[in-house]
Amino acid sequence: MNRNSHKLMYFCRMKQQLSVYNSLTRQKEVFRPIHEGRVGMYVCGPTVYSDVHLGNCRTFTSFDVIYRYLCYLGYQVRYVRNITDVGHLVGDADTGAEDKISKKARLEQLEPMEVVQRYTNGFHEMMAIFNNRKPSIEPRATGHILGQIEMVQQILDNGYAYEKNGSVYFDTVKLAKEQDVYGKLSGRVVEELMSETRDDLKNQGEKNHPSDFAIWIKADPTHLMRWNSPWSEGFPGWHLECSVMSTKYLGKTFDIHGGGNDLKFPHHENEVAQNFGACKCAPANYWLHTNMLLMNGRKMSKSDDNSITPQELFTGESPHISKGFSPMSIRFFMLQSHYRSTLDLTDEALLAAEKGFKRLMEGNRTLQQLAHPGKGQAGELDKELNELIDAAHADMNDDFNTPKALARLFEMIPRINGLKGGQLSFDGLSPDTLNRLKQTFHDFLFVIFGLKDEMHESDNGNGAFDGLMQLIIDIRQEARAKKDWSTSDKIRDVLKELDIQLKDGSDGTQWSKN
RNA sequence: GGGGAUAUAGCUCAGUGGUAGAGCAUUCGACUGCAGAUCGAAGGGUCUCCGGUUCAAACCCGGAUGUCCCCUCCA
Repeated sequence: MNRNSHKLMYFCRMKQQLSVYNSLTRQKEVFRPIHEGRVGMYVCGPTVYSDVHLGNCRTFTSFDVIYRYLCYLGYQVRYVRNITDVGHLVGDADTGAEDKISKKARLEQLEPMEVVQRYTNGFHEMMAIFNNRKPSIEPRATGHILGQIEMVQQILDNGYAYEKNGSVYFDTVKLAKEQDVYGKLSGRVVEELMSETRDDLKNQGEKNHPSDFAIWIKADPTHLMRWNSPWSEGFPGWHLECSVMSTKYLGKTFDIHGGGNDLKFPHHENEVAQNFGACKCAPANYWLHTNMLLMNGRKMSKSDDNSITPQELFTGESPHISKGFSPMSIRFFMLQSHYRSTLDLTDEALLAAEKGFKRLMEGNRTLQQLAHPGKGQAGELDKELNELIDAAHADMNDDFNTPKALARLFEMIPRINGLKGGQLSFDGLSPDTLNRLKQTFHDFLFVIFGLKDEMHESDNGNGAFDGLMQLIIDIRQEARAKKDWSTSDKIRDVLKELDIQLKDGSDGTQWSKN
């Protein structure tokens, strides 16, 4: 796409203003990017120490739709989503905190980078399965150690950090005193944070204050991942990478920062602190947080036996579901709720979503095959459809309201089916509106929502299979012509067991794969 | 204990200061050899409870209760 077409699209689609809910101010705000026509967006990516969690898939799918919609509006978007491959600790101070990657490497006797590569690959594969677009830049923490050391030094130089025995800690007390920013994002009461008295936080080790956090950590002799620094041979604190990489690729202050809402505290709060400590400014103008995916009304938890992996969801090999579900059914299921709402995954809800998704895709196929006789005038139907199309766009401009926009599409489907079946006349519909409708369905389903028509996938490069199906249908048709119902029903029943459904209509028999 | 959310149809979710919506599920009719799909129609909710503001609240405010998230690792 060249510059001019970008500009054209920008002007065409910017008639309505986009509003987003900003976690920082707790209200919807009109979205105004720093540079007109361009958006910088940073989303916290996964820590690659294990297989990707289904909850991660929801978060990144939500941001994928946001990314897609911003692009659709004509913005030139730089989407940065990192890979955390160092610094994320697990465990507590008593038993000794350990880097997640290091721990996995130790347990499985692998190189840390082998762990990182394995789960990065798995993450990428899962993102592709869910049809999430790749980010513009996917930086890794270990690739930006020098930048992190520089930022630690900046924060030290500005007086917002202190060194203890080779580790460096961020001084949250000083920041809270001097800048009215600490605690704003997560809604913490700073006074309480500052007078933290919880018993289990007694063991503060080297920190001056419980809310202070490490930005550089001296490695103990057995630690596998370590780099030289002015303070010690060690590794960076978890929160630092995001401050460094977002600043490097998007600037000191950029447009959108996203992540799961469980990252609000401490991760994002500490990120804000670091940026103030280093640059004296806020990293992002708009903070977007996605809500959690639940299962059967509860948090997913392996220890509680209330958990399912994406793979189990696809294959159906889980006691929590009655069958497997396709990736696009699951993506559709996610789109049916708003990204800021919790979403409860249940077998019943997935079954409903699967059917709804199928209906939507069949509706689109029907629509794309409609041919206008050419004599329609703009009448009631025309008006209704145009209003629904406008409303769907307005819904997306209202903080990316995918469930509402989807409901609009569903309202149009009976009209589409009615036109095809002859119950509705083309008389009240102009050819332009029909074309607009086709374009809208295409754009929303595939460009914005990132869905794929999975039925058509099986067609790709598989003409032999299609031919075979046609042969079977022809044979069955001959039986039906002879009223040989037992043969015709047998064919239909056996195919059904193979998940292929036959549908007899006035214009012949159609088949679809579940 | 502290902070943040949420409570709407059987299920999963939208929504709104002024006769309650979507998908799926259910029922009936049309179509069909039957089924499916489709079309038409219907049933189903005192919008958690109690107060307050208002001519008017399910929607705003306060409280209660349930649930979820965070405060330790988390998307």
